[in-house]
Amino acid sequence: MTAADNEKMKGADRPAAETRQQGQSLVAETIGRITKRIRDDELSPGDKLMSESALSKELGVSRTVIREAYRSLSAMRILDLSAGRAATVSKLDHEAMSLMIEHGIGTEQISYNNIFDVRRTIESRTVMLASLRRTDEEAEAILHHAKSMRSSDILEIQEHDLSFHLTIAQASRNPIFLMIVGAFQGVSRQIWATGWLSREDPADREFIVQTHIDLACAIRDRDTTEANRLIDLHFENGIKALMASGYA
Amino acid sequence: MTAADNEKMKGADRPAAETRQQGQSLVAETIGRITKRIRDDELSPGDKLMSESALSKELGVSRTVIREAYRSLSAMRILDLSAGRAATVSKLDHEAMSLMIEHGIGTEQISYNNIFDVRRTIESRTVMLASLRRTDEEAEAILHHAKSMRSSDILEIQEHDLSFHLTIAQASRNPIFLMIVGAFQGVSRQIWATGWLSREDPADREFIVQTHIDLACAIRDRDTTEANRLIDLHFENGIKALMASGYA
DNA sequence: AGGAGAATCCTGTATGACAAGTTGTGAGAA
DNA sequence: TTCTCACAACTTGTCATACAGGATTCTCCT
Repeated sequence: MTAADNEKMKGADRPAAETRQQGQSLVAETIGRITKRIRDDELSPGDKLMSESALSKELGVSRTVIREAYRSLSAMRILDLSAGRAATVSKLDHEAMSLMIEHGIGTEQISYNNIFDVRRTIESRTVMLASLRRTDEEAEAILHHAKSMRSSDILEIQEHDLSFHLTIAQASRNPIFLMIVGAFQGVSRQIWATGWLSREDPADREFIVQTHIDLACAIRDRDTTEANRLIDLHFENGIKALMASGYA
Repeated sequence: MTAADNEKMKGADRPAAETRQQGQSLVAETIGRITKRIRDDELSPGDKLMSESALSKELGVSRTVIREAYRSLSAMRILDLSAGRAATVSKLDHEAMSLMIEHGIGTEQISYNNIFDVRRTIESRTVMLASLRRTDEEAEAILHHAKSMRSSDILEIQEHDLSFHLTIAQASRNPIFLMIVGAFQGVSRQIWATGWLSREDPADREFIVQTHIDLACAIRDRDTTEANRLIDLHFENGIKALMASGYA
């Protein structure tokens, strides 16, 4: 028994009872120990962790285990890894959640409708908060993205649309909203064009762009009521497009 | 150069250009290939993947790389790993997001206030959806959890409170809401008692429990208006407790 | 036919090795 | 003295190999 042998030989160096739960693998246990250490040492984003070999000696496990633990934490964007450099504590980021959502879509556990509903719920709140908390720079950026949607390049329209919503989420000053809205961007990119092209009438498209611009102005003017009205309008319109394009 | 050597020797077996991006590590590339395969093969939760050695041969990388890729996907709860058995596609689950949120709290990138606001925003929607979509079993379970909060055991009250909200999220029939609400449970557990104990007057506590029961009944009776009113009441009350206990 | 046990496959962990990237140092140049 | 650059030391990325123990399958005996 490898595990038992190890326990016997290095028991003293390895206070397993601290975090270990029955049936957990060494890697799972090690992940717990590392995150506990990050909390206990009050590390902040950018702070360095021990090298793999040092930690491996200290915890009394092989470098393999440390590596897999580090990799796991890196997958969840809790650590940043890069060749030759020490692992660092990571800034909050939506990449991991993006992958989870995309997996949910790919395996049909999540529908586009689900995402649309979450976006609507959350963005109703972010526009309100953004109206109250936005900086001048953010207000300007939001308006810029809205105006830039008057373009002939579909891809450019799309990216400004996405950035528009993301910047609003950022202006809400709540990193969780930002993370969630960001997590949906990848999936949105996959269907955005379909939605846009389903609006065949140029007037419809113009209406959408104008709604974005008006919303940007409402946020700039700190008019929460108007901002709320407009975001509802925007998503009401979005529902139609979603149905027209067959995703709902 | 290991990578180049490899490219030269096994180039034919390894269509790297397909998913590889400049500067990406082999593991990152492999993760992309695996998720792509899950999508392309339209695998569903529970379906098995190739063994590590088989995949390692097929992709022309070492088992180490495959293992680290599998581990990463397992950390994001995209795969399930367990000793001796093949990796399987995982059901959507909130564990990974839980860890991310806890990390955010631990590194002070997220505040309890942030979580409270997200919960309030989302649960305003879930109670509405739950009123419309709940099954009879769910309505019963929600009411049961609410009633069980009339207990003298604090831990029991807490767990029923958490389950109450989680079951409502489940009844909303939107797995993303369920995931987000679930992700907050771990953090909530860390501060729940403080909030409860800040309500010193027994009448305050009774009020909370009664609100939960009334809400459960509103959901059971499909009374969306009343459900909305009550969840707002609940979170209004929660704000006070959050401030009283010094978390806000 | 059915069940116990063996053979086999697979994962979990350890070890050692080396390439490639990063960082710090110190010698030499300006 | 200070700046620069090359080199040394360290760190991560990947590979190969080994083996213990869990899971599954197959076989053989009853």
